[in-house]
Amino acid sequence: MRRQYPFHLIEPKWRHFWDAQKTFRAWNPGEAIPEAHPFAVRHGLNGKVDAKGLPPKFYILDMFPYPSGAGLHVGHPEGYTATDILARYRRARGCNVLHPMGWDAFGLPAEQYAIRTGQHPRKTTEENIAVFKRQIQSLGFSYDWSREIDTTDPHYFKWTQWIFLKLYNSWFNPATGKAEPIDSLPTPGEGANSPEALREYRDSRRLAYVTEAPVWWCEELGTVLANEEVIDGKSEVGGFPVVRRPMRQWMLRITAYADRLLQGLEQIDWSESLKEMQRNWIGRSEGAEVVFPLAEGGQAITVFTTRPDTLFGATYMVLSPEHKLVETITTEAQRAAVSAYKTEVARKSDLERTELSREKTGVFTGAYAVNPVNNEKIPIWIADYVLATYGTGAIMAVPAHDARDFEFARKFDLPMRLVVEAPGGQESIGFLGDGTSVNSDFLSGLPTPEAKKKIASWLEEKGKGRKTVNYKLRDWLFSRQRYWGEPFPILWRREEGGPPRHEALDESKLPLQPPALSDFKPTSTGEPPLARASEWVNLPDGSVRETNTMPQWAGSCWYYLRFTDTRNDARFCGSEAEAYWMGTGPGGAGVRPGVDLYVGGIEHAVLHLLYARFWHNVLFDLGYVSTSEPFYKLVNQGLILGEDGQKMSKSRGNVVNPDDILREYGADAFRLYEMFMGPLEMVKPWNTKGVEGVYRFLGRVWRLFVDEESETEFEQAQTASGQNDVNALGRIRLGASVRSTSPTRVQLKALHSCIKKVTEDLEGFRFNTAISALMIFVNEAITWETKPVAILRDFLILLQPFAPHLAEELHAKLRDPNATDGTIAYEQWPKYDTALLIEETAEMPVQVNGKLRDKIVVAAKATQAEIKASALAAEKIQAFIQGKTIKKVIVVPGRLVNIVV
RNA sequence: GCCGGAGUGGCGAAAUGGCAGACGCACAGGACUUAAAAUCCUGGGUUCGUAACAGAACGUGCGGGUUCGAGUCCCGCCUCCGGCACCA
Repeated sequence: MRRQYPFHLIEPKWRHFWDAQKTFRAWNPGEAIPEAHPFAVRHGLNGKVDAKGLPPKFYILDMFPYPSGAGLHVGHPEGYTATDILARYRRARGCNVLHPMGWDAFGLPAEQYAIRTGQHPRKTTEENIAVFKRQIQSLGFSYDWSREIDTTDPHYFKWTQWIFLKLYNSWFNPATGKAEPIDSLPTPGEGANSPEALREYRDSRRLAYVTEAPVWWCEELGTVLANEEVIDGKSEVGGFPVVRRPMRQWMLRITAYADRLLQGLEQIDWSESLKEMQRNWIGRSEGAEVVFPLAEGGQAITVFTTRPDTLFGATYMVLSPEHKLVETITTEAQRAAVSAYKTEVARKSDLERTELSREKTGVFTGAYAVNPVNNEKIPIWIADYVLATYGTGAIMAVPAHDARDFEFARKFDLPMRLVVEAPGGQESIGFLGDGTSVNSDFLSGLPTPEAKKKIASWLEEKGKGRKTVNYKLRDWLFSRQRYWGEPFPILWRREEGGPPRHEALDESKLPLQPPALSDFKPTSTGEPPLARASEWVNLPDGSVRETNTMPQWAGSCWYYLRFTDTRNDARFCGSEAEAYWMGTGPGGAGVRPGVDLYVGGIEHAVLHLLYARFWHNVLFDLGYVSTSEPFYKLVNQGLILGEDGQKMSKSRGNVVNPDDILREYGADAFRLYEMFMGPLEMVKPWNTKGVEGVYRFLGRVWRLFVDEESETEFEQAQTASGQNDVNALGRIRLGASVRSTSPTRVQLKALHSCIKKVTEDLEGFRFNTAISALMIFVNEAITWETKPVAILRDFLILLQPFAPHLAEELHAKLRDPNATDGTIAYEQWPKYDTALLIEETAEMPVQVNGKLRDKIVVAAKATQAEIKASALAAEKIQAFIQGKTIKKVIVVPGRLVNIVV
C-alpha cells in the first residue's frame, strides 16, 4: 500500500525534538525552570518557582509494566495511549502535568530465565527494559523520562527497604485507629515483665512480624505465595499446584487496616465493580461470638455467627478438623474414627477440599456442648466444611436456616429446629433470609434485625458472648524464597542460650544489596537461595541475615510516590514534592487527593491496588504523606483480544506485535486506532483493517494541509537520492487553499462543534467518539475551497493529544514552512462558543402517535405555537390527522413534535 | 449459588427518555487510470411494495409494564464476560 504521508520521517523527527528539548519535563516546586522552556513561556515563569507559583498539578499515572522478555503487547499501549492523550490535553489546559514511566522489574520470569541459562537476572532485566523502553518510546508518549524508575535499582529499593522498616517499627493502635511507632506501645503492665517477655510482646504487635503458620507453598516455583496469589488452588503465575505447609514467614498486618481500607473506598472515584471486588476480598461481616461450654471438662468452644438470632435452632456444633480442641474432647470410642478422618482431610489438597467434595463429610467426636440459651446438650462433630482459617474455626450449626448445615444434618440425620418464619408466615425449613423469630423463648415474635440486637445484649449481659466483626482478609504473607527480590533489612541475633531474635538493620546500612550468586535455584526445603551466600549471611559479630526476599508487589506499593521526586537520595521523596503532587492543601495545587488519574488492568484489583492502599495508609498515619488514599480516580482499560475474538496468546498464534503495526502505519495511526476501537473499559477484538481506516483519516488530514505538487517533488527527491532525508520534509509546502482569511460562519460552526465534542468527550474518557468528531470535521473541511489558517490551527490543537507527531509537523508548517523549532504541546486548548453552534433554521421531525411521519424546517427562534402550527400544516401530516381529533400536541423545542390523535 | 458488567446492522460501535445505527471497517456501484494501487463520489437494517420514485410494516436478547414517546426507566426471564465461592 502506498504510504499516506511520510510518517516514517515525521515521527522520529518529533520524538528527537521532544527528547532534546525536554518538552515534557514536569517541574517540581523549587526547581529552576529554564526561561525558554515552552512550559515557562506558556505560564510566564522564570527560574525557581514555589508550589504556589506553579499552575495546578495533574498527576496521570500508568501501572508500570513488568519488562518481560516477550516485549510489548498491543494491550500495554492501550492504557498508555489513553493516559498520554489526557496528559497532553491537561497540558493544553494549562496544568503542570506529572506523567511518568518506570519498570517493575523484580520478579519470577527473570529469575527463572537465570536458572535455565545461568545468566544473571540483572542482565536479563536490563535487556528487557531496553526493549520495553524502545517500544514505549516509539509511540510518542509524553513521559518525563528524567523520572524513570527501576525497582531493582539500589537507589530505589533502598527506600522500599526503608518503608519496610517503618512497618517493622510500628504497631496499630486500636484506640486511635492508626499506626504508631513501636516505642509508643504501652507495656502490658501487671507484675514484673522480663525483658524477654516484653520483647516478645512488642514483636507480636509489629505491622511486620514473623509467624510459623500454614502457608501456601508452591513446589514448582520453590516459594511461598500470598492468598491473593493463589487462584483455585493454583499459583497465579504459571498455574502450578500449591499446598498448605507450616513455615516460618514474614507477615504484614494488613488485617488491622481492614476497616480503613473499606472506608477509604468511599472517598475515591473507582468503578463500582472494582470497589466491590475489594469489599468482597476484605469480606467484612458483622455478627457475634458465642461461647458454648463443653458438657464435661470445663472448657468451652467459641463460635462466630452472623445469625445469633438463630441460636435456639443450634442443634449441633462443628469444629474444623484442625481445631485445637479436637484432640482434647474426642472420646475413646470415637478416637479411631476422628483420627482417620483427620488423616483423610490432611491428605486432600485445598482444591479437592473445596471443589470436589460437594458431598459433605464429617465425624462425631463423642463430645457434647451446652447451648448457652437453653442449656440443651448438643453433639460436637468435626467436618472439613468448616474452615480453620475463618472466624474461630468452629460453628454452631443451625440446619433449619443454613444451607450447608442443612445438607450436613440431612446426611447424618441430625435434628433440625425451625426458629425463623419467612415473611409470608409460611413455616419453612431451609428459609435463609430475614423473617420473624419463632420457638425462641424471649426472641419469639421479633423480626430478625431486632432479634439480633436483643440476643447480642443478652449474651453480653450474661458473659456468654459479644458482638463482633469478622473479615475474610488475612494478613499478607510477605516473604518469598527467591533470589530476585529486595532482601529484608533484618538481622537475626542469638543471645546466649536464647532463641534467635530478629532486629532491624540500621537505616544507615541501606540499601542492603543481594549477594552475588551463581546458583539461583530454589530448594525443595524452602530454604531461600540467599542462604547459599554464607559470607553475606554470616556477619563477623555472629549475627545472621534474613535470607528471604520481598514479593514483587513491594516495589509497586510506593513507586507513584517516588515519581514525585525520583532522584532524592535523602528521603523516599521530598515532602514539598509529595505535598504538591499528591496533596490537596495549600502546598498541593490539585483539586483531587493523590494521583489524579490511574489507568491499568483489572488483574490488580485485589493485589497491587490493595497492597499499595495499605502501605499508603501506614505512611499517612506515620506522617510521611499528605493523603490517606493514593489513587483518586482509577480506570481499568479493557482487554484487547486477538482478531479471532480470543484472548491473545502465543499458543493461539493470534498475538499482534505493535512493532509490525508501527512500521506499516506509524505511531499516530496506532494510537488513534487503539482509542477508536471502542470505550476504554470494554473488552474488544483487534482488527488490523480498522488501523487502515484511521490511517486513511490521518492521510486526509495531511492532504487537508499540503500541496500535492510539492509532495510529489518531495517523493521524487526521496526516490532519486534513495535515502530517507528528514530535511527534505521542508520541500513540502502548504496547499494554496490554506490561507490567512477570516473564516465563514459555516467553517466556525464546524470547528466549534468539534471543539465542544472533543472537549466533552475527553473529560468523560470517551476517546472513540472524540476521534469520530475529528473525522467529521475533516470530512467537511476537506471540501472547503478556502481553509482559513486560524481554523486549521485550532483543529491541530485538538488533534495533538491523539496524533501528536502529525499535529506537530503540520503546526510547524502553519507557522513557517521551514520551521525546525517550537512545539504545539503547550498551545492553549481552544474554547468553543455556543453562539456559533446555533443555526438560523432547524429541521424538526414530526411524529403522529410517536411515529415519524414528516420533517419541518422552522426558524431557530420560532415559538412553541409557531412550531405547532407549522407541524399541523405539514402536507404529509395532514394525511394522518385528517378527520381525527387532535388530543394533544407535544412540542420539544429543538427536538421534535409529537401529535397525538 | 452470590456480586458486578454487557447483549443494537455482515463487523468495531454511536445515541441528556425525543429522527436507532453517528464515525469507522468490510461490501457494492461509479469517476480517475492503458491497468492496478491510491484517491474521490454514491449506496446500503430487514421485509413488503414500485418500472423507478413514492410509500408501508417490522426492527436494539426474550416477555410484560410506565410514558405522548423506551435501546435508554420499572418488573420477570435468557445468554455471554469478569470476580468471589463450604467465609458460618
